[in-house]
Amino acid sequence: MDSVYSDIDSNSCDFFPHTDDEDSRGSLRSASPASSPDPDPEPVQQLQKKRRRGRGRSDATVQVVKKNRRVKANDRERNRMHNLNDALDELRGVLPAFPDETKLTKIETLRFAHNYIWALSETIRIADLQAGKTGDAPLLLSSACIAEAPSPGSDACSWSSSGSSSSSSPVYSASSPGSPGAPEDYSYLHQDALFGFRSLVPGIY
DNA sequence: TAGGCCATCTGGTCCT
DNA sequence: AGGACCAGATGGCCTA
Repeated sequence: MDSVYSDIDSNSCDFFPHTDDEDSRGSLRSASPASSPDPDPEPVQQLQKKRRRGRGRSDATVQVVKKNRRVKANDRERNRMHNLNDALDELRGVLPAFPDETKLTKIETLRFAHNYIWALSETIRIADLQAGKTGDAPLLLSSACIAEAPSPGSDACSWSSSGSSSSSSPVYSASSPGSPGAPEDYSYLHQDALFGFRSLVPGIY
């Protein structure tokens, strides 16, 4: 029952010095439009005392049910966000690391991953183009590059700037796996993703 | 101290 | 009905 709140406390979120959820919401979000307009929230115990002599299913009972539902929903939401963060951490682990080991923020991770995928796609595309000219079979090589995408520190598939420099135009819709909101804003970032991680961060926004 | 990032709560909406 | 998803609000922490 109190595990949720103890969890909250352990996460340094001192939301609830007391446990009534409507009450806490009111105290926390006095200016929030989402907060109920209830002028003087009462502790649940007082409500229960006051309304216990009513009919079988009192308002207090309804409130307790609501509260339990809210607590469960909060718990699910917390777990959901934790899962999301775990996935984000996995994504960080796959992406090449920055030399200074600064942890990418969420938005940086997503944008860098986007650029990284784009860069890999460009690498494959260019390699395939060159293979078409020379008759080599670099398609296998490029596939291997994808399979062993450069982990932090490994340059099993180091991309050279010479090849990728020819892809100055952001062939976005063609090579981008996703559909970016504003492709024109990203065109130069792809260059950064190819040529320098460090320069990516200032330009990431 | 302001601004950025983050975790959490919350109510609404959609889906099963 | 209950769960998942989403966006807004809020407060804490950290850094320039």
